[in-house]
Amino acid sequence: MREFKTTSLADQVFEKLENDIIQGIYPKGEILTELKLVDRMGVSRTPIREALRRLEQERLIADTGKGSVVLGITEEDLLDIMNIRQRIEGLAAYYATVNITDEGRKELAHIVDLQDFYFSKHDAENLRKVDDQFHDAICYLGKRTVITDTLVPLHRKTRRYRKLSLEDRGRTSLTMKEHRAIYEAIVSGNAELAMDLTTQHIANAKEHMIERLKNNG
Amino acid sequence: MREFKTTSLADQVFEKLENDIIQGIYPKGEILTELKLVDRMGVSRTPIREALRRLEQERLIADTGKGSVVLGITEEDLLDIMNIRQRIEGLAAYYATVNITDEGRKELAHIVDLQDFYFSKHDAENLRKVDDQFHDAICYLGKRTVITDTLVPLHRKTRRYRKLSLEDRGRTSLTMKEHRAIYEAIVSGNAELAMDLTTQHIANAKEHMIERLKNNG
DNA sequence: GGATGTATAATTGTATACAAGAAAACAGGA
DNA sequence: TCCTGTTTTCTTGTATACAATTATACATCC
Repeated sequence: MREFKTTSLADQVFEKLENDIIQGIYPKGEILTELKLVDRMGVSRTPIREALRRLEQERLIADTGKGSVVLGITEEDLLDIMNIRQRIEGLAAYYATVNITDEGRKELAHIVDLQDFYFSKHDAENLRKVDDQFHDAICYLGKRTVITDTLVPLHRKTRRYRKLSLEDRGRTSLTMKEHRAIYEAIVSGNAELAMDLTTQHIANAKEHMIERLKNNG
Repeated sequence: MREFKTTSLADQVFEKLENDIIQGIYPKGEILTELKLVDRMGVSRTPIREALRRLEQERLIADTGKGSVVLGITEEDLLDIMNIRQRIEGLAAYYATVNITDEGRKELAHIVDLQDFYFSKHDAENLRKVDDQFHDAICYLGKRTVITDTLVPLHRKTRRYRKLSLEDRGRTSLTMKEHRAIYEAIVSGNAELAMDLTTQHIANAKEHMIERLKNNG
């Protein structure tokens, strides 16, 4: 979406494995060996190794010396992620407001419009993707790499949960109102408001998540 | 310090390059090619590549397609790092207090004692290392991997700045008082206090940093 | 002298070969 | 049957080989 270099095999393997682990396709505790993945993916060990090392750095897997064990995302992780986002993402929105360009304003406008569109279509999968784009865009538009690098991986890790959440129409309709309010604050240049609305939005999402996990546990 | 597996060549190359970049030995903008590093480090391309990929993920270098350009740490990065730490590190201290074990209490006690020792020796380099250990220990003792994984890389990135800061006796003596107060709160089980003291400690460090950068700029 | 096309260098991405260490399988003896 | 020592297999870490791409240098033509 943002990069135009042709993706290498290592990138492709990484993205596939990352998504499969986050989605729970590889259950926690499963052992992945390089050779098994070579067979399954049809590429050599070199790109497999590179992908595994990146997954390790994101702590989605851990090296055991004899294969990599899948760690996945725990409920504790989800809670910590939301606590961190609640404290940082407002900062991202602040910088997004300060540093946004006309092009960025258009991009963000497009994203919130797409959200309405997919909501009307009851398309939870695409809603999740656009939700990703919205929160990631706020990071990128702020142009502060440390903040972006902190938040974007956390967004990816909540992918599975958010997909579930966006199947709840009542909650989603609220989410979208909040997103639009944040969007308005950003494009109108009210950085403090954008920051506060974003913090509140994440706090709400966190509360909703806690409720949900409690009922399912 | 925490892991006991024999470090691979890739680990060694990574640690050396990471430190050299953070310390500014490789200036921003310098182009590192795999072959040059093979010559300089005396190992093959495989571990070099692995190290470069990790540095890329930490955004200390960026791939240009024809060598990797050194990015390093900007003053903007430093400010963002302190803003993030100010918002998160209290959380780490909270969990450290809640989850600490007797062994952890001993470890932390040892660290604060070492601090006094190196302070009395005017040993800024070791003071910096122990400062690292103190803040990293609070993360590890909390046993919340997402929080740890968020903060520890940020500690590493401020290594160079903190070394400078710890050469300032007045500031360092304050730092050490604050550390000891945090330590007391943690071992006495007062999680809320540990959290507040930590947040305040980072806020103070941030203010001190801003002052310092202003005077040098 | 300048532009252009070609050959050459440099650089990375990927695949594979080799070695070392650890675990598992297995054979033999009590 | 159970223990023990040995062999085999599995898995990784590292080095190297090969291919493709891109930049550079160079020669040739005008």
